[in-house]
This record gives sequence, C-alpha cells and structure tokens, in this order.
Amino acid sequence: MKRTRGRPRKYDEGEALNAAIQVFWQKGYSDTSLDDLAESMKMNRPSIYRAFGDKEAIFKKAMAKFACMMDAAFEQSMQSDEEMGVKLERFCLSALDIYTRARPHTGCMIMSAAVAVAPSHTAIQEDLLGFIHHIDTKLAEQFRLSAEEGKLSVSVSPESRASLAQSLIHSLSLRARAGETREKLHELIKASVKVIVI
Amino acid sequence: MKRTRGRPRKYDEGEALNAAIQVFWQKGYSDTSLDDLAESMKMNRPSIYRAFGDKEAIFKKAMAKFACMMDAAFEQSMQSDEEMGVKLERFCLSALDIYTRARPHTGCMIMSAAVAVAPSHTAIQEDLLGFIHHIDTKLAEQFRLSAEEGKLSVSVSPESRASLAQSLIHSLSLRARAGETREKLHELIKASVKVIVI
DNA sequence: GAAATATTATACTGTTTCGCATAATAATAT
DNA sequence: ATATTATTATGCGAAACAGTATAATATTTC
Repeated sequence: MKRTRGRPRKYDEGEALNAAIQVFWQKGYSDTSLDDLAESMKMNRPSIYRAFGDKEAIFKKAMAKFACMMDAAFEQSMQSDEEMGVKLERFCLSALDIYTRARPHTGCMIMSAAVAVAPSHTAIQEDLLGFIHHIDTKLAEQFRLSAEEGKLSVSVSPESRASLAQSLIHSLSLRARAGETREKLHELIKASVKVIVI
Repeated sequence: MKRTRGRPRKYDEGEALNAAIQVFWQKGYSDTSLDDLAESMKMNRPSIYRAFGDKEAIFKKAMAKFACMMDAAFEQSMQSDEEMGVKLERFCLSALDIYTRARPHTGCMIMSAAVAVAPSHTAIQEDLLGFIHHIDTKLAEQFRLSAEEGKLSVSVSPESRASLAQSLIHSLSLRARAGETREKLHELIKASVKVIVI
C-alpha cells in the first residue's frame, strides 16, 4: 500500500461524511452553513470543496450514505425465517431507534432534510423519489415471499402492504421529529403492523 | 363601522397571511427570507413586523391557518352518512388535491416546513405535535362512530385505524413533495383505504 | 537536499440577511 | 387648518454566508 505523495490528509473521508450527516440531520439543509460543516467535519472549507464539491454535492453524498444505513438495517431485520409481522416490526423498531437516538428526536434525515428542499433542488428530489421507490420494492418483495408461503391473505396485494408499511415508517419519522415519545411510537408500531399483516 | 384613524392599510391581513403560507410552503422556513415574504405579502418589512411579529411568529400564524384549512377539508369530507371508507377516501383525495396543486408538488406545508425546523424551534415543534394529535383524535372519533354502527370489525381499534389513516396522509405529503405523480398517489389511496377499513 | 505535489490554513469579495431607525404619507380628530 | 395617529417607504449597519484566490505546510520522489 503506497502512501500518497503530497501532504497527508488530516481527515477521514468516511468520518467526515458521517459528521456531515449529523449536521444536516439535526439542522436541515438550509440552516446548515459551510462553516457548520467545516467545524463538524474537522476540515476547512477549501478542503471540503476539493473533497466533496459544493453544498448540494455534500448533501447528496450524505443522503446516499444515510440510505445505505437504512438499507443495512432493513436487510438485517429481514434475514430470518420468522413471520413477516415479526420481521416488519423489527425493521420498524430499528428505524425508531435511529429516529429517536438524538435529543431532540431528529426522525429520518431524508424524510426531513431532503423533503424540505425537494421542490427547489431537482437533483435531490430525484434521489429522494428513487429512495422511496427502492424501499417500496424491497418491502413488496418480502411481502410477496411471505405470501407465496401462504402466510398472508391474498385479499391484499404485496404492493399495498409495502406502501402501507412505508407509510408507517414515514409517519414514525414525522412524529419522532414532532417530539412524540419513543413509547408511544412503539405502541403505534405494534398496532399498525398488526393491521398491515392481517 | 367607524373607519380607523391614521393612514389606511394597504394590505389585507388574511390575504397577506395566505401569501406567506404560499412562500413557506414552497421554499420552507429557512429558505424564506423576510424580503421574500415582503414581496409576496405586498408589505414592507417594518409593516410585517408590526402586524405579525418576527419570522417565527409569522410562521406560527401561517401554520395555524393552514391547519384550519385542513380541518375544514376534513369536516367537509366527513359530513355525510356514507361508509367510513368512502369518507376517508374523500378526505385523502382532498388532501392529495392540496398537496399536488402547485408545481412542483409541495405536499403538506406543516409536514415539510414545520417538521424540518422542529428540533431547533421548540414553539413550532409543540404546535406541530398538537396538530398531529388533533388529527389523530378527529379520525379516531369518526372510526369510533362508524364502529358503533357495527360497520367495522372490532378486531382493530378506532385509534389504530386513525393512526394508520394519518400515516397514509403523512406518506402522501412526503411522496407528493418527492415528485410522485398524482395518479400513483390516487392508486395508493385506494389500496390503502381498503386495508384501513377492513 | 531540491523539486514536485497534495493538502491545510488564511484572507478576501460580493451578496444576502435580519432587525431597526428614521422619514414620508394619508387619514381622522379638534 | 393644525395636531394626532397609523401606516408606508427608504435606508442603514452589523453579521453571516458561499465560494474562491492565495499563501503556508507537510510529504514523496528524484
């Protein structure tokens, strides 16, 4: 592993992006200044520009990484041979954990920060819609598998169940950010999942 | 009706607030400057301050008025003796109309603008949570009435149905702002309502 | 050790922003 | 008419901001 030439980097690209996620997550896109980012990423502005581009580019990368985190949580929740209701509940609880980790609760970074600026940032809006469709697809796939095993009534399509499940996730994010308690959201999950896997 | 003394107002308070709603709705809280508001409200900054207070105060008033609009849409959708599924679908379609009226779609002003700044604006966060609980209550009341008429299975509580219905509303707003088409959202409503009133 | 290179650090520019201070205007009251 | 009052209109100052240009620094290569 050859060392690079010039002056060595002071920052770690992955950690810097994580720091950017934290700032965008809490303050949203518009209220996050490049100075905020520079401080939290432990980089100065010119270095940020060189490494990640302008503010929108940084945000898009942060958003992509956050999406990967959610994806990983999904995969982990689904890998078992339990019933779909159990798996879905576990995924919702993972999401809830992420949404209520910070204080005050910050919900989903994408469903708050990206959604807020979507109308004026076409590129972000496109990524956002893609992310939503991606989750739709992954959820539907799981419901389809479960239905094929005969464990779900055929009166409701996997796609309908998937969109209802994602509605629940969306609502969890909004409610968490609105300051709802973790306990109430836990109850909300249990009651909603029951209906979704009816 | 005695005319007031001094120089007559150039603006109409209600219309000015409507104009403020439009700006916050599209651009969000942080990206809306007082100059933006002044232009759209057809007032100059000092007049705005006198009439509505600072930016947060303007927003809180705009939010309250938007909440009233949604409330009115709800009442109108519910006043009939049809089945709850029909009424709920009508309410969702009213919401969809509001969420997709502008281009690009702006979703719900509260669920985008207010949610985005909630962690850093306690007063807004409180109003937001209150609004969500208010809708929960009104929906649950309708489901309870419908259940009392024996038109809904008792296996799912009115409260669970209410929170699922609001999840759907939340998701509609997010998806609309993400650029989803009106047609797909219409399909989403039909499929979801079917499950919620099962 | 000197040149080349990749990064960090500082400084600058033009713009936007908020909040307010002050001036101008239009109506009523006396 | 003149004073009073409520508003509109203009302008200012200090701060924050995005983006970049330039200087300083640390490392490898030769």
